[in-house]
Amino acid sequence: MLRMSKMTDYGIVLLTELARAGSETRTARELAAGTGVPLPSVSKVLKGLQGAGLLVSHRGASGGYGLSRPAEHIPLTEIISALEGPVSLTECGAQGAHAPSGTCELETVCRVRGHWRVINRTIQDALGRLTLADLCAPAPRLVGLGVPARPAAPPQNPNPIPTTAGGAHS
Amino acid sequence: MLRMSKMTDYGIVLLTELARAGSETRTARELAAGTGVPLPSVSKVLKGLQGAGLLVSHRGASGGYGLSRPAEHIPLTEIISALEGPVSLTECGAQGAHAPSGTCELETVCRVRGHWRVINRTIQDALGRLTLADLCAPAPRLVGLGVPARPAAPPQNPNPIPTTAGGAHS
DNA sequence: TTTAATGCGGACCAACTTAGTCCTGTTTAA
DNA sequence: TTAAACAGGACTAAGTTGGTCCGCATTAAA
Repeated sequence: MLRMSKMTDYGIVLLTELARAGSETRTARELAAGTGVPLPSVSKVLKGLQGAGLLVSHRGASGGYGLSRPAEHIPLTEIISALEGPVSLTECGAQGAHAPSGTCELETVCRVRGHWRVINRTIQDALGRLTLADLCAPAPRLVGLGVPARPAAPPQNPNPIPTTAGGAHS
Repeated sequence: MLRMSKMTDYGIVLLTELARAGSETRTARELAAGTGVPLPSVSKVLKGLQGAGLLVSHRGASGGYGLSRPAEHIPLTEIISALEGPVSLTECGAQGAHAPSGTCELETVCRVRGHWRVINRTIQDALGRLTLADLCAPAPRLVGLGVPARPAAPPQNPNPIPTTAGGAHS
């Protein structure tokens, strides 16, 4: 199924929630209440995103988390790789700490490897083309993704209330 | 990391091995010996591929497995989805038995869902453009994947011996 | 007709990963 | 000084995965 982990899913929900807050910060508690994600998990995910440089945190009383940059400048690839390592279907194609070269006893023989590089690259491109801002906008109609087009007229959901993203979208 | 399971990895190795056998059949035992994948796992994977219609099996003495169609007509998506369900980063976008509609408590509210559909579709397109035959060919240089181009002159590996793909390409 | 090779369909188990919880710091505004 | 908030762990339970094993059904060949 190639699925993302639940934590990544949470991360995206939390980030869209934060993006809607604009430049304000939100506490982990607020985000948990707003999204339905259990607080300890919120905390864990936010820590991860902060470590990856996607969020800035302010400690102490009246602290909280905020986006480190405008949502338009946060590509989806960066979110995913922040929470579950480099985007790659196979380990041998993942440039990063996860797959130290030499792990695969096949490396010298494997004829498939070059292909994986291409495939991984393609997927990265597709994901990198979307930003957090796009995810906050109303869902596009099914287009090629070449341009993450917003529909000219918003779809039937007429109330973009910035509350309660609630829970993982299974 | 979005990684595929090891079984899928095995499946691809085994299929390329089988593709090299042309129209002949191979026994699970032969494939295990040829690839280094443990026999019981080979058996399990081949069973899955057979169930998905990618392989035909012949039982009894001198039985074995063979491709159900020419390798050119087996897209990568079909291989992957045969072994780990529909290709989809999120369950809510997966059309298939895995995600019965209603699993996600958010379905009516989730603003991200439409985007996932686009993303999943893009990945499916990318994977569907490659076939098993392409994976058997020498690895392409890094191109757009628009055309799964075979290099004009084969790279330095001059011996396309159809033996020993050996083990998972980690 | 018998035999042995082969796939078929399970059950089963150990190891690993994941999601979630909890606790003890440290920082900082009020 | 206090309390609210993040930081950074350790820890646990549950689920998944990879791997093993077994008995059965099928079939070509002896």
